[in-house]
Amino acid sequence: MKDFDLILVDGSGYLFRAFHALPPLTNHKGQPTGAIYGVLNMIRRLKKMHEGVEMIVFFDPPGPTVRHSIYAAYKANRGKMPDDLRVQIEPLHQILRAQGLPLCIVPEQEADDVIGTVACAALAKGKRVLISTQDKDFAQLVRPGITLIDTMHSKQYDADSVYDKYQVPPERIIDYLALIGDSSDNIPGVMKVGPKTAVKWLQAYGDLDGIMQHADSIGGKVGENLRASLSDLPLYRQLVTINTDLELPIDWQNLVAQSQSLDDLRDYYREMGFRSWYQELNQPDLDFVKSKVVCIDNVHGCQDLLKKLQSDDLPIACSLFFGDPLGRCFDVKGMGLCHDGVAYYIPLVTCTDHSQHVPWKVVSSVLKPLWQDASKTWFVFQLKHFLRALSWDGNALAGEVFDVALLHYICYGPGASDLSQMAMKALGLILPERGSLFGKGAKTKCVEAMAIAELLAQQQAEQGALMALGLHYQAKMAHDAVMADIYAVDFSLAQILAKMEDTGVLIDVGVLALQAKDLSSRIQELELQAHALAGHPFNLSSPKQLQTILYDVLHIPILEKTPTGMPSTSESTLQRLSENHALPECVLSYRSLFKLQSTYVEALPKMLDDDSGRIHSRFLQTSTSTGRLSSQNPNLQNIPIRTEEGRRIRKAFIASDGCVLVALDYSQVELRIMAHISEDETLLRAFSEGIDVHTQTAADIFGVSIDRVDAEQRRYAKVINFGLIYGMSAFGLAKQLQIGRDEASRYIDAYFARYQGVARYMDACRAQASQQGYVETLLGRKIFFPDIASSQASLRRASERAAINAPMQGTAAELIKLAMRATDTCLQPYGGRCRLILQVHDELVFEVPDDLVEEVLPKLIHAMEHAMALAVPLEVSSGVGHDWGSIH
DNA sequence: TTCTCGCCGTAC
DNA sequence: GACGTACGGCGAGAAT
Repeated sequence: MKDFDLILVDGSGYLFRAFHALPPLTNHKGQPTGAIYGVLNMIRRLKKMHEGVEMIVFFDPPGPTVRHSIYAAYKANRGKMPDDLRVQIEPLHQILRAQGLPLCIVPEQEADDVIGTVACAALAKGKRVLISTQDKDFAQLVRPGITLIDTMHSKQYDADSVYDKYQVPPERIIDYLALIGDSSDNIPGVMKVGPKTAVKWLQAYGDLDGIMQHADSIGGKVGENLRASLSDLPLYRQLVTINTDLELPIDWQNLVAQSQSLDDLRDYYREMGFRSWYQELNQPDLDFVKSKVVCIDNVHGCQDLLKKLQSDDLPIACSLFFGDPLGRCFDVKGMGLCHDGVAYYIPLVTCTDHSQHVPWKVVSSVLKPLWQDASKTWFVFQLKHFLRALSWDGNALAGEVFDVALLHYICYGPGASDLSQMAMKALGLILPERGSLFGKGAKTKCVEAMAIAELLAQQQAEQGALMALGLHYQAKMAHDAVMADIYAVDFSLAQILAKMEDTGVLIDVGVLALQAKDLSSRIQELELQAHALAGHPFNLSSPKQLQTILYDVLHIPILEKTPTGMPSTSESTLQRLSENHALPECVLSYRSLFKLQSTYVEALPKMLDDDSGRIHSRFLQTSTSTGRLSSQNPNLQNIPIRTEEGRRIRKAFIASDGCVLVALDYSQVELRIMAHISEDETLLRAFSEGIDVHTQTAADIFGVSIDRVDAEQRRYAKVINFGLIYGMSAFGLAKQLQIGRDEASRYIDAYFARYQGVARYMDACRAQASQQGYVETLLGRKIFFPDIASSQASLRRASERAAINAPMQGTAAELIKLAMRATDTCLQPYGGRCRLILQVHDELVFEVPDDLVEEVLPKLIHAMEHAMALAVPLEVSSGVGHDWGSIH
């Protein structure tokens, strides 16, 4: 039988006391965590002591309360809350919420009064209430059915123990406190009256009213003090009285425990560095793997495995291990599987010192019936890599495939790079660290032998985790139609990307070699010139050295600083400085050429695949927060185009013999999406009627008719349109356009006055992000903003800007993914003769045989323009050329 | 010697 | 502090 029906926790009170009483604790980032730990620990003990009893945790609201308006000096002596305490409040709230505990924070009301009100209301409903607090004021609430507990000291108070402690009964505590005052609340009480005198008077005269009536008969200095306080005592009494009859905006009976959010709790505990609690969170067993891992090192073993895997329709977890993850060709080093409670590992060519091994080609051909079996369910990790390895022998997966990496990305965004991190995040599984014995110095023979054992142990865990994650996501997706839709897009994209990466893009190294020569001589000239201007040689590629010369030696005024407070030498800064001195302009020229030389002209040939003369970049599908792709080794999504010299590099991207490159790109795709999402009438109309959107904006901002907009006005409008997509402020606009902030403000105001739908949309984004922590794209992909509620304003603002941009950027990413799918379908009939070779966010580049261009181009345009149905038309512009540079 | 971080610059 | 999303090269200083 429980002793209580409801526990009310004075969260704010404990937070303050924990902060001052406990040693300051910090996490790995140096953020203070001690008070959070103290309060959580206390609540934990309380929960344990009274298992199964409903609990509500109360906190003071931010800002002043009604008590401050009654008595201006209330708590005035407390001063500003220390930063180290303030920053612990929000995380504490979040953790308590994640624990499923109901929080109660009432605007403008002290937690004390809310607790008093709820306690009495609950008592009236026949509940036995326990108030957990360290504040002696609460003694006034004690009565049959209301008990206090000081959890820090494990002391419980009923009416008798209150009397024992204070020598007054609970119902006289208010009078007692009014007399002695409360220094922590800045209530003075009667001067020179402490507990002893107060008790004596209360015993003599009954209560405060009695004492006040007999004030004249009390002699001495204290008597005088009492008479001096007579007019204030009613106020003191009011202040020390805990209200029990507030009109609460919420029904306390609705404040009941929710289920814990394990995902969030894990994150919080890890973030805070509460290790033991972290580990205590559920540790599901890896009982997907019951026996020791089976190592298969010959063809017979593979054939047996095939039979086993074919014998039922249980799902199969399967992952491949690659040697050089950055290499051009696929070097499969091992294959792990998990099926029916058994994990397998197949070491492949050059894996370890294993004397026997099976070549990947053999494994993949033995298992071919499995790849082709449409009834199989696969759990894989990084489908795109898997498919590329299979496609070596023309294989593909026919069954239903769940890519755990893609699914994790859809649920949690980027961030996790390996299976271990995903298992941790989604399931709370802690996998053994990968290959700790493969570390540098440890290369003795003994270790080599152990390495295999360790590898197998690793496989046991990894394959089990892959199976566990696969089952987890399979179940999750079955109940989540939005997730299934998004996965369908990303899944088909993986196959398209696998093909695209395999295809690669042909490079004319001669073009680059010629440019390299040109550039190096010009770079050398500029270097000499810069040294002369500076007075001595220095490294032009070192911002630090340049900084010294500009600001310390030449004493050019510092206009801008980097985020770390150092004087900036960025392009925009140097441009402004070029009026003061000739050196900045020289450096700018050097930088632009050196950038081209080092990042592109010299780097691209290094990435060539010797066999094909083509570059096979990686297009990463799970690396961006918004759902865009990214490109690596090399990055083909930032090949220069804006300057003449830069465009020369694009000329090195060529079509193979008998083919041309066909580039198609969406015009103003993000603005169109903004029009669609925001439903802004002006924007919708401009796009629907085919009006140039920047001209339209210029007309609206400058208040002229469309045919009177001049080039400069249109340029301004263009900057504003782009800036808006990124959440730019008046400050940023002013900087960008080199105009005054007032002028920039006027433009922005004029814009929002005309485009009210856009204004509403942006407010909605901010609100959604801060309320639920994420925003959504058109298909429903969630994009999270962990810093949206940060106590640091700069982080919060940055998150707000990102939240404005994310739906547009993310929806644009979905559009082009759908377009890739649509164009892939429409190219199917040509049997691989027309190939997608690049995606650059709003542009697709295909390699098409000369004789097919005329036929295929309109189909591609149509596929792209109808990839997604929006409230505005999509417009695709296209170009054809022998090389990428001569298309645009 | 290698690794990490800050700065800078390219793209959309 | 002030414009979103990426990747990569270089220098400088720390870790090894």
